Amino acid sequence: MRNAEIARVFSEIGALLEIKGEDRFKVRAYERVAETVANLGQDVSDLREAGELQSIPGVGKSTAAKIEELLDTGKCTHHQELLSQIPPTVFEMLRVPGVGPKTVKVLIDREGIATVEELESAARAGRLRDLPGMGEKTEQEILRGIAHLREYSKRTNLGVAWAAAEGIMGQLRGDAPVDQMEAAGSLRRMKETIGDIDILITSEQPEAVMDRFVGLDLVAEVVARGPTKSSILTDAGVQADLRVVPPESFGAALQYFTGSKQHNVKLRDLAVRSKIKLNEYGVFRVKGGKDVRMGGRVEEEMYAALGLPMMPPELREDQGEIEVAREGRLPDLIELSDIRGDLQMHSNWSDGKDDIEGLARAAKALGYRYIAITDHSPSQTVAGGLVVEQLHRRRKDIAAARKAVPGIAVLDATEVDIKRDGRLDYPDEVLAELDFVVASVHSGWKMEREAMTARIIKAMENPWVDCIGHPTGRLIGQREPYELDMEAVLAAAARLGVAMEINAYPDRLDLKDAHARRAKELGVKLLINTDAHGADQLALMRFGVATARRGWIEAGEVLNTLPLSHLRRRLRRARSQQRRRRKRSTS
DNA sequence: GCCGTTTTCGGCCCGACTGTTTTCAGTCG
Repeated sequence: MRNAEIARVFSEIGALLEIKGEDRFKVRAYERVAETVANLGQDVSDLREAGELQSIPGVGKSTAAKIEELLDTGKCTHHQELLSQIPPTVFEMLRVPGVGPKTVKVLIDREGIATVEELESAARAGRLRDLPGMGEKTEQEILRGIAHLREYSKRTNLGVAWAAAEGIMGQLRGDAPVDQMEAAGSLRRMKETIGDIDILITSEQPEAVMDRFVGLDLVAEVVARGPTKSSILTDAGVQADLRVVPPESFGAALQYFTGSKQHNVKLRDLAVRSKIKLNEYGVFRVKGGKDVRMGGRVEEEMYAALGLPMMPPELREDQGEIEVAREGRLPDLIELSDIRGDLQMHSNWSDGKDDIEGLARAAKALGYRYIAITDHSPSQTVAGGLVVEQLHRRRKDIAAARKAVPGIAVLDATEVDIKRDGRLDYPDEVLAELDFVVASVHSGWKMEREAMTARIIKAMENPWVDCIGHPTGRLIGQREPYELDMEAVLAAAARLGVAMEINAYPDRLDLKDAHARRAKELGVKLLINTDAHGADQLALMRFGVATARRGWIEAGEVLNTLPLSHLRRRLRRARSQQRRRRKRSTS
């Protein structure tokens, strides 16, 4: 059983206990396990075999036993028992805005309502208004909630939300009287999907800013319009909230609204122990029943009051960052400006839209010192994969680009397909001629986990392979990753000196944050590449860097932060080590 | 149910909003 399924069971136990009215701290304990397991970079089953289940934060004796039961039998007795009392269809009801566990309990007990459909017809028939704690307004609220759930329940991919936020903030900055402005929430933490966009501002004329906000071109619908908070729906289908806060509270509000919720809970818990109070207005020392303000104008003050350094937003997930910060051991995260080159992009020789010279010019404008042109290999017929003869002919374009755009190295490279049996789509002697080789899976997604793992490791054992591209093949919100023993793949990468890619394309972000962090722990070197299919997509690098930051990655762990000469040396060394290894094993 | 620079037992984050209520419970972020 995989982490995601285990996490789902725990999250369901939490919800079921909450509906039953169990102790809320017990509920939180289950929710915490669900959250932690879902964001783990390792398979829970591996940890279990090592006897280390209880080393997972929040996992104790009882939850460890339940995890073992799930791994052994695929089921958890406690979970099953709860489900026999409360039907699983209620999880859908809990997603209706305004409907929580207490309401669900009343609905089941008094009216036998257990599905969203039953809830809707009961609300329409006016059967809810006489239930305790409910009235006509609640009925209307529930109907609105159901409509909203059906229309906008999906989270938005980071790239789409980012573009929408840039659009909004760019226009407001241009022609509205805003002083400070910052996007908060999961967008600031650069999570791979975003619920809604949260923008905070300070302004002397909040009314004028609100007017401008709800009147923006990209507004599809005004959801709410108030003096300090307004909400809109953009034409991209993302909800955006704008809040005005007083300048003395801007840092506090930014900290508060950036989250994550779990990070903030842990932080306030820490504060309470030092007789300090944190909220969205500031940080206060509690003295004789009175709150004495310690700060809140800038975010740093919020952390400083607890003796902590400023925390990069990407780390604020309660994944150990607070503990590490207290010991003064926060990682020095990689930054976009550390990146010196981009080692995966496609030219119009295969499925890219720009020519090699155009890509080189655009990359040089970004300040890069090198790029790799990684057009597809022959199996990718739909993507215009190059047969060997085309690959050779491409060299004259590469040579021309090198001449036309001095100051940037253009590497003759490929994104070669990994075939089903783990062999590559070009013969070794062709790969050996190239400056850089990234190998990727583009077909046969549905393989068994063991076969897929063996397939990728076999490709890594080829001495000419420098990097594995988008290692899990996922497309966020569209396609699940293929089955893969990531731990085994990362161990092989460390052993063989093959880099793993963090593909920066916002629909991929692959490796994902948790896997990047695990790669770091195993000593695997990373590359952050855009996989651009046009010069304009080279700017997607920021999403890859953000994902690396969420994986606690420092510049030294990413090969494309190296100067070209060092990068070349590293690639050469890894290749020759591999060839020696191969010789030894065949002789 | 978990956990420990006050604790192996007794704690476990904070405030706003809403609607149904005569003082508060439920939900949300």
